[in-house]
Order: sequence, then structure tokens, then C-alpha cells
Amino acid sequence: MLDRKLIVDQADRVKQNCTHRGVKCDIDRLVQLETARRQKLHEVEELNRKANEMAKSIGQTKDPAEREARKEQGRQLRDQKDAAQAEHDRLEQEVHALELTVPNLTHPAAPIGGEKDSKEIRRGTTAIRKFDFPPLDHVALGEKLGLFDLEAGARTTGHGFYFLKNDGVLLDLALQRYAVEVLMLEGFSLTTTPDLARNEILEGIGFNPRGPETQVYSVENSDLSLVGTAEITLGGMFSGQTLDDGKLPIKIAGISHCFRTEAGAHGQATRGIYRVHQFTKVEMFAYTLPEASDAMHEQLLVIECKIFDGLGIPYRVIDTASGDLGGPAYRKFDLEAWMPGRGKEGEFGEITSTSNCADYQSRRLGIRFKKKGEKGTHFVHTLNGTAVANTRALIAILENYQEADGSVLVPEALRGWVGKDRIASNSTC
RNA sequence: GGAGAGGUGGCUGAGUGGUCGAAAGCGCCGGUUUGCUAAACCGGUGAAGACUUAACCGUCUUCCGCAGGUUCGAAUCCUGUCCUCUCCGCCA
Repeated sequence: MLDRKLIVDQADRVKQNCTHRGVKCDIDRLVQLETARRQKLHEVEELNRKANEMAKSIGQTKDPAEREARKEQGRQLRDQKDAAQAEHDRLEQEVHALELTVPNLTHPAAPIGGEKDSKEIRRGTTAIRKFDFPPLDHVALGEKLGLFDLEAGARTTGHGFYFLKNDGVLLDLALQRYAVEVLMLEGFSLTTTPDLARNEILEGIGFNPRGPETQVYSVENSDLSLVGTAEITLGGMFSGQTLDDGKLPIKIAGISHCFRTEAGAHGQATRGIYRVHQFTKVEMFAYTLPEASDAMHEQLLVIECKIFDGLGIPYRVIDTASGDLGGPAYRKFDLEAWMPGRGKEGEFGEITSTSNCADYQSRRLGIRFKKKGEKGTHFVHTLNGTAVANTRALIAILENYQEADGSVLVPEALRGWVGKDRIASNSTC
């Protein structure tokens, strides 16, 4: 959510930003409604003031007839106020509905345009490997090695669900442990988070919990939804709070399950465990002072790179173009890992992403900070980044570390936690 | 799941229909005093929004978990809801 004053005062800038983002928003109408709303608000305040004055005078009036007369006047003032208030609230609702559709502003350095305008800005330290045998994709590898079972997932729950099995489980746990280790050393506090959250928190983060295009599962007869990412709960942790500036930045890592309906995503690269309805993720989240969010964003990106350099996975970093940013992000970097089994001769596939949402989420969630010795409060900046999304990381490891005999080497960084150097066919069920 | 109790400013805590955005204490900030520190004393000290101003100041509205209701008037009465605590039951 953007500052309304900013929308009104800089309508042209906001409009142009909407164009860059490829989002249709009726900014003119929003400005017009907001102006009307503010006028109504004055009316309400004025009537309130008069009614308060009247009410006060009644307390000091002794004469019974005079009291009755004033009571009647007071009643009338309140009625007028209620009418004005109702009109104001109606306008407020409309403004709010429009406001929710306005995307965040865009970082001046972010490329403008659609997906193909996104820029590659760096590469990982691991070179793309040349295979002297035809590499398999993760589905074939996983089946051969008994690491996951897609059919059983479909039988029990539906398409897009899976069982991890055997060494697949060990790899999953090792990835989490590895990511947690890195984040701990980077000064993050550790959490495991609720897998459900209130819908108002979802909305604050920028998810739409309802409607046909919703990305999340909601729980019937409640105002809860399954989270699509721990970003939701980690951002909700301090909703409505005012933080001391001395406490910032706050860096929190959260492990959660992620549930996504992937509505409208059918037909795309859905093979295997690339696009699933549930996976486990270690997420980074940061609250910063406004002037510190750019640097924090870079820091989150560097950590993501460190994690995948450490795993020995080749990747590139993408500075996402304006049209591809999604609503809340001010700027977004994606890590795309090289996946040798993807497409004909291998392709890059997204494995992590990190966004600077500036004050877009904190404004909706009411997360402020107070500077010592200064009056008033300001909104914090929020940032998020994936440390490890387990299914995608699993794909990258299997496909990049496969051997001619169909076995898979365990990345050195994970060996201590997996407990072996190589995964060979050893399935038991 | 059952039975109770409670949610007030940074904290503790008073406040059961008007003069309450709210006593008092603590904390914090500023000052006086003072080898230094401490103590003592004096003053100040919530937030959001709007109007006004070059800015400071000032004025108004709203906020006592949240949302409604009663009333001329609500922190105070009523309803719902969320949360916390205690006891009982159940349970990983």
C-alpha cells in the first residue's frame, strides 16, 4: 500500500509507475474519491466538535427544560454526524479497495519492461558442468533412487503433492540444517513459524486470500489461510507494533511449509517437483530503517549466493524488470539455478528470490519505528529472501551432481548432515 | 472441551456515566545542585489523522485489546470477538 498523500500529490508519477508495472489502476478516480473523502472527514469532525460541545454544556446546565432542549440539539447533531460518517465510510471503502490494487513504486535502478527486459547481473562461482553422458532430469533420478513418490502423492492428496523418501528425506533435512547454519552465522534469529495465518496478515503482506485468482488455500469457517511462504508470518510477527530504532535491523529466519494453489499455472513446467502445492522453505526476513533497506537487500542477495556457491550449484542472478515484480516489491533479485535436466539441453530455473518491499507491507500491517528523542513514528522497511526452497534445491542438486552410473554425489556442504557422500539406488519401498 | 478472572500510556497500576487522553509511582528526556557518579529538587514526557505555518507554535477529531450497541455524553453500561491467566478434563 502506498501513502495516500503521495498518490494524491504525485498522481502522475504513480500512474507512470503503474504503466511500467503493467498494472491497470484508475488513479484518477482514486484521487477524486480520496479528495471527496477528506472533505467528508472535515464535515464529520466539525459535527463531532459541535456535538461534543453540546454534550459538555449539558453536564453544567441545571435548568431541566434547558437540559431537554440541549439534549434534543445534541441528538440532531449526532444524527447529522452519523449520516456524514456513513458517507465517509462508504468513500473510505472504495478508496481502500482501489488502493489495494496500486503496486509499490519501483527502485530507480530496476530495469523497466517485461520479463525479457530483466537483467542478468551476476553469476555464481560454480561453472556449468559439461556432461560426457546424457544427463537425466530430476524425475528420472528421483524415481531410480527412490527419493520421492509423485504417484503416491497424487493418490493421497492430488496432483502436485509428493512423498519424499529415504535419502530424499535426508537431503531435505540436510538442506534445512545447512541453510539454518549459514543464517545463524549471519546473525539471524531462528524461528519455525505457524503454517497458517489470519487473512488480514495475508492481505498486509500483499496476498489476496479470496477470489478466483487466489494463490493460497483458505480454511473453511475461519479467517485463516495456509501460508504460501513464511514471509507472511514473519512479516506478521510485528504487525501493529512500534519498534525502537535501536532494535533495527531485525533479521529473522523462519522455517515453514509453503502451500500454493498455483491457480492458472497448469500447462507450464509442472513436471516433477518443480511446481508443487506444498514444499518446505527456509526464509529470511528483515526489518530495517528506510535508509538501510537497499544495503540489506544486497546483503540478502549475497547470502543467497553464498548458500548456492556453497552447494556448488551454478546459477545466475536476475534483476527483475518492473513488469514482473508483483505488487509489493520495490525491487527483486532472483537466483536461477542451472538445471541440466530441464528443457532440451538444460535451462535456468528459479530457485530463490529476494525482495525489498520498502514500506509497502509495513504500512498495511502498521509496523512502525520510533527514533529515540524524536516525536512521531515512521514505517519500517521490510525485506524477504529465500535461503532454501527445498524442492527446487533438490532438483538442482540431483541434476547437477548426477554421475554416469545414475548415482548422485552429495554436495560437500551437506555430507555431514546426510551422513554419506553418494546416493545410490537403495530404495526400500 | 468445561469453570472462572482479566486486557488502561514504555512499565506497574488507579479510575463504574460528564470537569478523563486518563491519578500515582517507575522509567525516560531537559535543567538546578554537585570532585566524578549517585542522590535530591524542578520541569517535560503516548499515538494517528486533519487544518494552519516557511518552520516552530497552535487548533480540532479519533484512540483505554478489537468491532458494534445504549446515551445529549462511555475507559466506565450492553453484545460480539480476539488475546492472556488460573483451575478441571483430555492429549502429541
